[in-house]
Amino acid sequence: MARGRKSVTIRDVAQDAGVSLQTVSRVVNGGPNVRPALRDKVRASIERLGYVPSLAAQRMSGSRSYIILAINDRERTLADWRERRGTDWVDQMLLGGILTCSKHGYRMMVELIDTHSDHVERELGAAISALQPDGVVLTPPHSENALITGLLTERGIPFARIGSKTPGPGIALTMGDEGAAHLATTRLLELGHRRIAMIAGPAQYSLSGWRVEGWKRALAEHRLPFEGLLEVGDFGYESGTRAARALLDRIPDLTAIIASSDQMALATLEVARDRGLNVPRDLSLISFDNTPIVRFTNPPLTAVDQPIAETVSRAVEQLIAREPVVDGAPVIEVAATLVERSSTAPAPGMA
Amino acid sequence: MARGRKSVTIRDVAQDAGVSLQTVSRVVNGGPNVRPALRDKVRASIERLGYVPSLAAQRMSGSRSYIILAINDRERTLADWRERRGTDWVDQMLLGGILTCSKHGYRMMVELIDTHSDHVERELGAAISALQPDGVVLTPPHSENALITGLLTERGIPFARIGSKTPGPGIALTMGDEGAAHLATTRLLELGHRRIAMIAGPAQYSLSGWRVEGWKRALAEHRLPFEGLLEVGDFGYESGTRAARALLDRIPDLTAIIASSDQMALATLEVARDRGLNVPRDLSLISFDNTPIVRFTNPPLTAVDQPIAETVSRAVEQLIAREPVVDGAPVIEVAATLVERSSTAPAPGMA
DNA sequence: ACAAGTCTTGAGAACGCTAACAATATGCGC
DNA sequence: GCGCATATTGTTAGCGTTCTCAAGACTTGT
Repeated sequence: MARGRKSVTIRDVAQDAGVSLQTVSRVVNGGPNVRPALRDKVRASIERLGYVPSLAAQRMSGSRSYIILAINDRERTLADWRERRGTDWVDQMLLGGILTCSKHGYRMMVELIDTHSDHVERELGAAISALQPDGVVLTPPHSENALITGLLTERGIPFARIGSKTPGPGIALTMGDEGAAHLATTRLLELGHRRIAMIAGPAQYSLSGWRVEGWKRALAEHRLPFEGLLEVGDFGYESGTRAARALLDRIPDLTAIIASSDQMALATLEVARDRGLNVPRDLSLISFDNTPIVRFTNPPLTAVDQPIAETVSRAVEQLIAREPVVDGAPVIEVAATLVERSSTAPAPGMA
Repeated sequence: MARGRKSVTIRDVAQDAGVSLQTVSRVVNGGPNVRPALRDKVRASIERLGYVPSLAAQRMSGSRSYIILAINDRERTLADWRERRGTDWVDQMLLGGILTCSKHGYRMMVELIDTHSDHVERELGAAISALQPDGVVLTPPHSENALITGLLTERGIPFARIGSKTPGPGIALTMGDEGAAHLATTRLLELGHRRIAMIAGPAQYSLSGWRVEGWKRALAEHRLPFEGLLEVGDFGYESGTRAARALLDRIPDLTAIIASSDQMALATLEVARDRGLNVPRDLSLISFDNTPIVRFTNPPLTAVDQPIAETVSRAVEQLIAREPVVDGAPVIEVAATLVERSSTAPAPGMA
């Protein structure tokens, strides 16, 4: 007989507790200056009636909307999506974002935007106008999109840039790409490798550059050259195949490769197998992302784990805290870790 | 100089176009009875000012909230999440859901709920009170949770149950599990296999049962027995290992296995490898889910593709259309397809 | 040309909540 | 106890939209 009953409003609570609307509001929002006895009484009423404030009404009257908007990259079609999406970015992001939001009484909403589209501003503008979020989380490659950061700055909406290292505007959070690449490279150096190649990501992702930096730095510390040891891919499988072939063709004494994505690492694994190279005996391999895939390859891949969930969570917390964003706010760094599996081994002749 | 400018409201548009608020509202909502000339004038103002209605205000005054809530299963910790989550459910769901929602001017919000928690009702109730969604999309295993469907029915909120086959209440959408299992089994039969085992999912997912049904039906059509050919797992890797070992131990002439999840299929692949069985030469293998993982295994797996995005999309469309939900609404079936890769081959001796 | 309808537009209330302010109660120093 | 500061509670006015209903403009039939 589905009554479709009207929901419980603040008015009902006020009446039940015999106080004014404002008092209930104060109790709900943890406002100061409410006598404990009254507060408990109101809380009891809230509990009994099962009152939960309407987000829409809160937004209407108050200054906050309790909504954090997360912007993700959109593949144009389902086919693109399935084909190219190697990482579980969205999964991770939601995990970190939603749980942290709800811990603070906020909600996270996801918007998919195609960076390459001409409508970026229009789409984002519409989303902002409709939702009026209290903060926006940008994920690569949007983090570096000046159109987007410009629009957000102009509208005065706080935002966090995930995977970005340049200080302003907004809060920048990196996932320690430079350090992670350095760590991975150093680990390979410890294992005795001396010719360590890198398959980098595309230039429009600035994190691609940092990873290269970390790799170079580690090599430089051991006075090793990096000329000819770099190939660039687009994070996708095909590009990984091309890059791996080029490297193996060009560098006869290559014993280790770091790939800037799991997909490119998988491609490298396949190329190595085709050429009769055993991983890790003949070739060590480290990938970036540590998506669920790499636990099930043969061999399972040693991988740099990007702390996406944690980083998004930190970003959300910053946005909710709403510290008046000082210009030149510090860049927050969440460290990546290296998960060692079975695709790395001492360099041939070192065992 | 971040002006943090007030957003454009319907009032601004009305003033700009020299009409009343109500007229603008009518134009925005495509209401009838507005003279074309006036309508164009208003549209021009909307365009020029970049007006987008505030979701919160629409919800406040109107009867719709323009929000569809999607309920997903929540793993308790990040570790659980990464460990157990084999599918890209959330990714898929968002793709299908968000794009379809935005096509109709709606928004999708995701809520993560732990089915096993005692707080299911409280959590869902809170989400509903706060958001007052126009519809809810339930994904397995929530689709079968009577606490949840009961609560939604009581509150009079339309909902869709993905992966559910029982007719009421709410809209049921299946992904053709029975048919897909039948299809996969039949394909193996065509390849000459006669001893085809199944590793099923856990009983609390009713789709597990349908898959078993489809498998049984195909076997029955060929007058083949299924006794002893069934093992039950929990969709996870470990359970797949146990099940595969049990089957291979028990059935000496086994030549094909259908696994009810990619994870369990990967485990089976590994067990086969350990025992020196070549897939697909000695053992054919078909998995369910077709997550990105199975394209990169060795060999790549033949898999049943669950049209998650499409199904969620259909669900959202149904909810938005808001046909008065007739009791005994037809169950919507979106067909799954079989993606043939390299883990299936003619039965030994049939080549 | 007039009544009765239909189409088009507008005015005002209402949605549930919070901000700002007003009113009342309480505490403190003397 | 008095007067002032402060803590506590209440009152009122919106926030931006849609709904309801009423008013005006236009048709149409006779």
